[in-house]
Amino acid sequence: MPGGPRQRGRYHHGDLPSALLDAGLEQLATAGPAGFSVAEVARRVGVSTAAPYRHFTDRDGFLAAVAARAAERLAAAVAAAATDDDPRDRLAAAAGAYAVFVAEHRTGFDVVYAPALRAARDADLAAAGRAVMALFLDPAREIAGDGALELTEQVVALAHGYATLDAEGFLTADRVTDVPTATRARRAARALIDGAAG
Amino acid sequence: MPGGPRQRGRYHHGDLPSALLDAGLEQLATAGPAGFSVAEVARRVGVSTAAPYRHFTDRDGFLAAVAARAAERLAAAVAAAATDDDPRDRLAAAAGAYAVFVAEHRTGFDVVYAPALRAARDADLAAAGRAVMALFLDPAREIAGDGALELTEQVVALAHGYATLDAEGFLTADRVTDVPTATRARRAARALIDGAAG
DNA sequence: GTCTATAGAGCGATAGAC
DNA sequence: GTCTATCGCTCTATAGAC
Repeated sequence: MPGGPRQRGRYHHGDLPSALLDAGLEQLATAGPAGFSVAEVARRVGVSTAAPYRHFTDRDGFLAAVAARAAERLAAAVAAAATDDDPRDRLAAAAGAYAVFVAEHRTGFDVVYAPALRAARDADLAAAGRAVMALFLDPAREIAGDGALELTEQVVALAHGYATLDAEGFLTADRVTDVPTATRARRAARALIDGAAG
Repeated sequence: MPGGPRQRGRYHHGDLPSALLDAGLEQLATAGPAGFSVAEVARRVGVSTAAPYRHFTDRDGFLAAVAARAAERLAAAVAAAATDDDPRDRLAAAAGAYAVFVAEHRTGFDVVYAPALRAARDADLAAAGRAVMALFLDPAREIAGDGALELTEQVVALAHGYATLDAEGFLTADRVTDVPTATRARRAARALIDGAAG
């Protein structure tokens, strides 16, 4: 390897789009969607601030592509956790996994369905969004039938609330218990499901 | 009234700090805490971008003062809604009122307890935060006793999730029902409370 | 107490060299 | 396909006139 990588000087890259997406995930996780900066991502990768615009149309197009990748991972994380046979356990586990992933990666339904990103018309993002939604809707249908939409909304809101409050440091600030967020969110979801479905 | 107000030219003001706070509430509601801009608030009021710095130390100090005023109104809104004798109804009503207010004014526990604003050490903000919290904690104690903290966390997370998803347009996007957010959040909270407390 | 003016920074996006 | 360089914009915050 002659010459270290990530140097500030001249060089070019193997697969810049992929490297940009990877760095974009980190940037999204640390700065959130509002603070997401194309220039900062370019800096992380070690290319000029102009380079990303060769591969993505504009900031929102880039952010949509990053969000799509994040949403795919979110779907995978939720699917990996929601494996119980009992639909109530499965739905509750989905909520717990959602809360933790979204707190950590700052990409949930708020980002996936953000109006600004809808304009980007990213097919991957839309597909990933539907995939995540299905992981909540499917067990909700088994539990509540016609009331599945309402139950899904309730459980998603609960999980999203845990995610955002945790990301903001609210839940961990004056913590009394050391029960992890995933468990607390899952328990809360289970209580909600039991209370809603009787 | 000689000479219209809000002109771009020279003039001075009756009570600029109060006018800045009022405009700051609007700015916070529309742009959210991340997009909150001192310059934009000054423009709304019709003064120079330097004027606010005569009355507030810096951006975060100003934002903390605005958030304090918002939090006081949040406490009032929740208190006005949570009047039931039955503590379960009262807690659920608090959740519904919280969801609506926070969706509309973009000031909830995430802003009140934001690390960046803690540095401003605004006593009003801290007091308002405790006042809101008490409105959840008090009925939770009646319902759950030792489990009040856990129940409060669950209900607050649920209400906050409704608020953020509604603010992001997620709940209203492909709405099937026309039941208002306040009612849906309250119902969800009631189900959660019943499920948690048996 | 409010103004004008400005410094200094960051970002989005484009033009043109290589 | 990546670079350098740059424009135009917005923002925070300060200095000094009035």
